[in-house]
Formats: sequence, C-alpha cells, structure tokens
Amino acid sequence: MVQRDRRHDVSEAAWRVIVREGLDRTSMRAIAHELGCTTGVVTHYFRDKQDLILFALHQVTQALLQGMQSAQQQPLGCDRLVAVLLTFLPLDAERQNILRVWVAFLGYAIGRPELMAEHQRSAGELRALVMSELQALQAAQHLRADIDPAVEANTLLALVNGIGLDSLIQTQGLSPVQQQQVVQRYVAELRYCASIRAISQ
Amino acid sequence: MVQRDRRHDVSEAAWRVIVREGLDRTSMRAIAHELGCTTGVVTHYFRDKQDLILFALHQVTQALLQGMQSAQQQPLGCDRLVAVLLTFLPLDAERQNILRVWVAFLGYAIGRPELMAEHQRSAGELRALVMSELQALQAAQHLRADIDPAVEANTLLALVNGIGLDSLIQTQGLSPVQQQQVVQRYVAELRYCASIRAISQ
DNA sequence: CCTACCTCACAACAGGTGTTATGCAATTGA
DNA sequence: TCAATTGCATAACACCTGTTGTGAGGTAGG
Repeated sequence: MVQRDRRHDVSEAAWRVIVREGLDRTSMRAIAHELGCTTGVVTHYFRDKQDLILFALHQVTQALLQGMQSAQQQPLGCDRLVAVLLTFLPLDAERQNILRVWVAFLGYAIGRPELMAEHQRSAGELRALVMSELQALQAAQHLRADIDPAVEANTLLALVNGIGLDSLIQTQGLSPVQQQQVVQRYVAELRYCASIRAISQ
Repeated sequence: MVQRDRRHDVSEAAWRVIVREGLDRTSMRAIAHELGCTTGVVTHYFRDKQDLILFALHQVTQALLQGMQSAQQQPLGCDRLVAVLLTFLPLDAERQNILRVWVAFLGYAIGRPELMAEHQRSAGELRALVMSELQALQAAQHLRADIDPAVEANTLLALVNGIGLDSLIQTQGLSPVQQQQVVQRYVAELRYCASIRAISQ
C-alpha cells in the first residue's frame, strides 16, 4: 500500500515532466529531480523505464475511466452522455493534462506496436463504457432504436477525440480566458453533433 | 534544385525511420543509415536536428495540402468535399504514413510550444482550404445557407482527425484486408456525418 | 590547368542516457 | 535484541546522442 502510493508519486512526477518538457525529455533523472529525490527511488519502484512508461500510460486510461464514471453519477439522460464525453476535452487543468499526456504517449506509440496495442486496449475499455451508456439510453427510450450502440460509441469517441485534439492545438499560446472560450465553442459543437446524431424524437 | 532534392531525400528517409522506429529513435545516424550514407550528408543539408525536424514537419503539411488539392480536381459537389476530407484517413500506405508521422510530431510537440505553434499554423492552412470548399458548395447551393463555413470547417476537420486517429489505433496489428475493412467502416461513418450535417435539402 | 566549390566521409568531442552495484539508515518481525 | 527487509543515495558503467572540424574526391568555371 505504501509501495503503491510511492509508485503513484513517481508516475505523477513523470506526468508533470511530460506535460512541461515533453516525453522525450522525460528521463529518469528528470523525474527524480521533479520528485525531489534521486534516481534511486525511481529504479527502486520500477524495474525498467519501459515499466514506468507502461504504468504511466495505464494511469492515463484509469484517469479517463474514473472521469467518465464520475460523470455517470448524475441522472441518466442526454446531458449525462455529453458529460461522459466531456471527459476527453481540456475543460480544466486536470483534463488538459490527461489529454496532453495521452497525446504524447500516442505519438510515442508510433513505431512501437506493443504500446499501440495498449492504446487499443484502452480505447476498447472506454468504448465499452460509452456503449453501455448508449444502451442504457436506448433502454430508457432516449435514443432511436435503429442505432447500433457499438457503432455509435465508436463514432462519438472519434468525434470527441478529434475535438479534444483540435482544441489542444488551437488553445496553444492563448490566455486561459481565451482557451476557455475556444474549448466552449468546441463543446457547443459536440453538444450539437451528439444531439442531432443520437437523441431520439 | 539538386540541393532541394537532396534535402527532400533526407526528409523522406527521416519519415521512413519515424514510421518504422518512432520519432525518439530517429537519430541523425539512423537517418543516415536509412539513406545509405553517413551523417555527413545529413549535417551538410541541415544545420541542426531541429532544422531537420521542422522541415520534415513542414513536409507533412505540404503532403496534406497536396492531397487535398488533388482531391479538388473532381467536379464540385458533396463527393468532392468527402474526398478532400478523406485525405486525412489512412486509406492507402501513403496516407497512412502521413498520418503516422503527423501523430508522432503532434505527440512530440507536447511541451514544445514552438512546434505546437507550427501545428497550429498548419491546421489553419488546412482549415482555410476546407472552408473555401464549403463556401464554394454554399455558393452552388449544395449547402444550407445558415451554416457558417468557418465553424463547419473546424468541426469537420475535428471529426475527420478523430476518425483518422481511431482508425490508426484500431488497425494496429491487423492484416491489410482487415485494416481496409475497419477504415471503410469509418469512411461510411464520416460520409454519414458529413451528409447529415452539411448537405442541404 | 587551376582554382573554387559542392558533396560527403570520418573521427573526435562533451554531454546525457538507462542500467546496475554498493552501501547506509530506518523499519519491521520474531 | 538481532536479523532481515525496505527505502533510498551515490557512484560508476557502457552506450548513444547531437555537434563540430578536418580533409579527401569530384565537378564546374575561367
């Protein structure tokens, strides 16, 4: 339990370095320095650098799943679906960091099939969650019956991924207020798309 | 002219290494080895590694723009709009490579504001092209008059970006035939989205 | 022919990388 | 209380990185 917390600390430090400096400049020493200790800590809790990377990547998936699940606490409905999807958008500092680390890892997975497979697995989990959300909506007759939840989950995730990416690119160099405005514009688009696509009647 | 060709050769070799090995393993020596020569060539045509990276990134934008412009050769209409958007999807080996390199560079730009700004500039050019396409459609009354081409271009690009990303992730580890099937499913979704969103009457 | 210049190979450099071994407290368990 | 383990610092290791300098061959211009 103490050990797992410490691993989490190291992973969080790695996240901070990744967001600030980029994944390729995230060395063992940089992580240790960010954590305020030496590399001994890092090597003690992670066998390899690959071990650390995999753990940090896994933490991304967990953070996304947790965000989606916390959005599911509100009552079932169209707004809840949108809230679940909004987990992927950089609406606050935390979601922005998650998205940044996610993008960094995705780029890092190019030319690394085993890491890309991890992304594939992660995307599968997220899609399953969105799909169950759509199925619940369909059961409550908030969703057209002719829609295939699996296909729809795929498309909605693709849409929200693209929107998240674009807002990440577009908000670069803007003031926080301007950032918020840009993201809100994207949110309105997402809301519009989701409603005209999925919601019944 | 010879010089520009040689620079192009180096950049192409860099692309190949990026796609195969990943951006962080794309060293000067790896590029030189891919090109079949020594690092002398690389350092002769590029001052820095950053110079090379920037050139290769610029080539991505050029490749995308060129792909979209070649799609614009068919007669104006809904199909042409879709064809322009399909430039971003990994429908063949070339587009797949472009997307891979693009993703690798995007991840690499996390924590590097100057590179992210380059992405921003690139996205601006592409959006302008899609926007002009939408304006032409609107002038020919193939598009609802109440649609703002700027907003619509943004949304369509976000959608196609997300679809491209997802298909890149999902096709990992699949046979070429299966890859094609997955991508075709995404194309159908894109076609559906584009038509219900933008096309008039 | 001879002088530039372009193209490129090769070698060397200082610095950063992941990894490993060693050792020293502190804590735990019997 | 003694032994064992955990947590971490420190240092050293071999390797790879980008960069630079030197020089050789080849080619074009006068």
